[in-house]
Amino acid sequence: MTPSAFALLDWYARQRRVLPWRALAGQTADPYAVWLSEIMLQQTTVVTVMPYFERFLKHYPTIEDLAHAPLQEVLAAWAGLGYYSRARNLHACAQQVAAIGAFPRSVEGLQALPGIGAYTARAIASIAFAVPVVPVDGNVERITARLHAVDAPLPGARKHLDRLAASLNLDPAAQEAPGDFTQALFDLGAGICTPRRPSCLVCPWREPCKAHASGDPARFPVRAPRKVRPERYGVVFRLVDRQGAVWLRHRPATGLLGGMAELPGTAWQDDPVAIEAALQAAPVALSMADDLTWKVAGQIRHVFTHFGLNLTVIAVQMDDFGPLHNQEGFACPHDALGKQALPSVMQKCLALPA
DNA sequence: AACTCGTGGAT
DNA sequence: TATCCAAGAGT
Repeated sequence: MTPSAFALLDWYARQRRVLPWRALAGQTADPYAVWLSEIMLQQTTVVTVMPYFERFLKHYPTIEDLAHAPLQEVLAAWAGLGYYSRARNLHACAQQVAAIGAFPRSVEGLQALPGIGAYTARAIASIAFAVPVVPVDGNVERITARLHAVDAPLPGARKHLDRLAASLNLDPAAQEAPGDFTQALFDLGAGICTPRRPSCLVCPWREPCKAHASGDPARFPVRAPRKVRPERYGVVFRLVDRQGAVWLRHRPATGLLGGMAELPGTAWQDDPVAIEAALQAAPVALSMADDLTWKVAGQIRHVFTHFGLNLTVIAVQMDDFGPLHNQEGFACPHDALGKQALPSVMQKCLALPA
């Protein structure tokens, strides 16, 4: 039995979510809003994205506004959302599109832009330009793996699932409403065909679903076991002057937290750092003997995708930043911290009570 | 193909 | 507390 696009679209017409970037029924979606939301939603939940999306659209009403903004300002607006290459590519993409004059309307044209891969190109093309393609995200992978009870584990089975997902689009009803079909798949995955406890009883695709027939739909998709997450350690210095300004520096433009602001500190290494050794990495002269000028504020733990980070925060109260005149970095007034591109890990360090 | 690249909420 | 995992992309 083959899943009916009509059944899904009929369900969607009644159950569709209202989302800020989504056009109302019968209306055309704004490509800028669709693109912006798709980039933000990469590996990120709807609830998390919502306030960021609203803020961006208010601050950058058009893609030209975004294109003309300084990268640091965009990174600051993105701070806390994670995967900061998305923000860098977002900015670069905005500049390219602004230069061209409009978004390309084809999958190939879209995918040639920075930050837009196979999934996002198809999502934008189908939702904003009614191109009959099926973007394969985690939702569609899960739905497809369940429809066909695919036993092969992800991520190896991805190609196979891609082909199965594309076959969903053979149904003429799907091709007549590409945007609705795509978003119906998202809503089905988010609300019915959920990872842990799918609501098969109210699923429009219950009948053709082999996973449902198996009696244990939550077993799909099968995933390969993930490897252990290593731990890393470091020490950062929270230098504060009498006015409450904080000494910050910028990280390299690419790589982990690329272009973001941070507290100065040691490199992050595989073993815990001895305080005495760490003091050598401070931007100002600190010694174990002279421990009236500094104290250990505490420790923060932060989990990245591929390692856990343990940072010791050393608070240093200074009269002024004079001794830092030839150091890399800059003084940030306390009331300007909110405008800095500070990632969550550094927000934690700053929030630690002295 | 396998890694890198964030974060927070749910379970 | 530990694990999962959310509208993935780039290398």
